Amino acid sequence: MKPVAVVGPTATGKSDVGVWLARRLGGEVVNADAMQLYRGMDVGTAKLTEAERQGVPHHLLDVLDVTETASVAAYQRHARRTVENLLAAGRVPVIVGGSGLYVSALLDDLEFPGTEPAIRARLEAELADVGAAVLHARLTEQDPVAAEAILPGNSRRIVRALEVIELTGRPFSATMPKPGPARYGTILLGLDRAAAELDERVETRVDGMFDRGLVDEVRGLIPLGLREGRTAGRALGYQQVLAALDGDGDLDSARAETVRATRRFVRRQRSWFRRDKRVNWLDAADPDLLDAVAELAVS
RNA sequence: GGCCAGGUAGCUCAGUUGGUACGAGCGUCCGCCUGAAAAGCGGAAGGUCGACGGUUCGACCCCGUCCCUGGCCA
Repeated sequence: MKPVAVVGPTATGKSDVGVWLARRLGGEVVNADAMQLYRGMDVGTAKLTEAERQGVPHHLLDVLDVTETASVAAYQRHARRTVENLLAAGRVPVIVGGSGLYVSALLDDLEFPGTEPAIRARLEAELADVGAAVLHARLTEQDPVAAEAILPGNSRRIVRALEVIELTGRPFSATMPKPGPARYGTILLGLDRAAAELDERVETRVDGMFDRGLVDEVRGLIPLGLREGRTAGRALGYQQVLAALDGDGDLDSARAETVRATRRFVRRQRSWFRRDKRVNWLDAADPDLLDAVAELAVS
């Protein structure tokens, strides 16, 4: 059978649908969520509990320490290997997650040129020194096409482009590949809800996280290096709680800010997945959702 | 009832010593995204400047009255 991917904005109910599908199809879940990769980040990432997983094996969950930097390229290697192993074992991979680039890395023909910490560090130091405009000007000389595609204020991407050029001696292709058929013949299901309804769900979800101990979770992760990690501490909720603990300690504001940031994130996720014509969109509020899911998943 | 402060974008507030609001942050909408992606970046739409009257060539800015909000005093 073909793998099924359940994608879409956060707080639509992807995880539960994933478990249901896995049970129904004799499959296992492969996480495609950048932050659920982290050990110890449970409440704030809405990670399914052991009980909620209902015995369905979940892969690529809890594989990173908070000090480790998440990486799409590494995710791509592990996720592809996991999916291939499952297929070889006759199990249906059910890919679940809202990290668009991760899903794409797994299912599209993305190739990530290497990275070199020394070069990266040097470019970043330079960035801090001379500013993004200067580096962007250099990029214009070395790779006009990439410079055209990368806005002058986007220092992150400018640095990476220069790194790749220096490392490979070739231009940095800054364009996402035109989406062909998904790898492994994967069927993509997109879950979404009416905007107002989803905004409301986001709010109750964030409230729930704070009520269920997000702040304690953050406190517990600080000694493990949450603050030092490059990516983990930027996660929604964690970022805001850290800032509150470091600053005025106003956790109510942190909660409100987390709601706002999560809504913004939902908008970004929509615009990422919306343009993928392979996605079969479903209304997560539809009472017959699971029937619709089942129908599409076995097609 | 009196005194004071204030009523400018959906919200919080800048601003113009009278010459068509360069407003800002947040929110909203839209878009981009190849080793940090729950990250990073860009664009757009929103204002009869509380109401009415007056002064003036011209008022959001000056004068008067009124309405509303907050505080203080009776």
